[in-house]
Amino acid sequence: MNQTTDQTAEPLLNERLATSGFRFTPQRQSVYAVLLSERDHPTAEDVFIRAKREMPEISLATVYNCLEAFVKCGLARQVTVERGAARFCPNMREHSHFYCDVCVRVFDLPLSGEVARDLPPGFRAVRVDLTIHGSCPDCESAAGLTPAGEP
Amino acid sequence: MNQTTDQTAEPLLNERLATSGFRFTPQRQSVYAVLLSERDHPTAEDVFIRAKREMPEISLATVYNCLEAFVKCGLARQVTVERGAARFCPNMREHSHFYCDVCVRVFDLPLSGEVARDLPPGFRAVRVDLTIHGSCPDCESAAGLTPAGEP
DNA sequence: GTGAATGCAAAACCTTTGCAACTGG
DNA sequence: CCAGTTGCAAAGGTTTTGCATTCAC
Repeated sequence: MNQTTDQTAEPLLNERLATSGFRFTPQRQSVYAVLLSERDHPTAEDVFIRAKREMPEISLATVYNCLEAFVKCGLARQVTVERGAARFCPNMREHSHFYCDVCVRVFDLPLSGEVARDLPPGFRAVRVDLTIHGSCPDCESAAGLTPAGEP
Repeated sequence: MNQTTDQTAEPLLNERLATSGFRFTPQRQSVYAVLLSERDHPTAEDVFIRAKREMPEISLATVYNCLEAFVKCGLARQVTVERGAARFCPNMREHSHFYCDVCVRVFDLPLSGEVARDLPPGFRAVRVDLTIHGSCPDCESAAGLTPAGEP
């Protein structure tokens, strides 16, 4: 549901890697394509499984390597919404995350960075990590429809 | 620097555990005392090392058990400011965290929960996890004093 | 007395690392 | 060519689990 981002981001891969001293490899192209195709904040293992569909010989270590390279050159973010496996997201705009405790999905929220404005004196903010936990619209309405049991 | 919290929280341990179906044990008292004494957001292993000073026979598994019990009965929070070990904090007031990338310390910030007000329709917020990364006053002033090398 | 908690060790889980072979620029 | 990358396997750090013993209530 955000095709413009796909189209602007995809061509960047090659040059963005190059300007950061990384090489462009088929594995990195595959992993990045996976990140862009399903923007559901996959874990490294999720990416691994999906990338293997197109490139069966790819290894998990390479997926970690690729994801690390993307984070370092500004093509992806590592997101920590829960303990356990890290998740990755190719949305580089300033945003926050909503974690649905019910369906365990992660949503991007367009929240502004005004949060860091009222810091105590002396602190300098570089990055804001904001995750809101709760229930998403799907799970909220599902909960409302089924008060006790099925009809 | 916050003695009132210590004094109000300590007596709660016994009854708070009981009302949640947990038992009061010497280990839980030790672990909780450790949490209250140094409020520097220790990891489970930090707590383990400190608790062993007073109770040498305590085990790491028990420390994890105690911390889990505290989180479940509302005596402590598990804080994830970085990947790696979880940190624990006995401050149950609504607050956020500041993670200093330089000295790797964690500070409590009195930030309000207004962040969750402008959620898209349908989302219901239950908890807000906010961590601001940057440099703390100590590290900011230290950086300013030493432009290149020592005099 | 009984279920919960402890301590120990082993396992599980996620991630990083070592290294030989390979390859992109 | 050659530093960066790959794939594999092994190791690393954190957390959980199994189980016999002990303990709080």
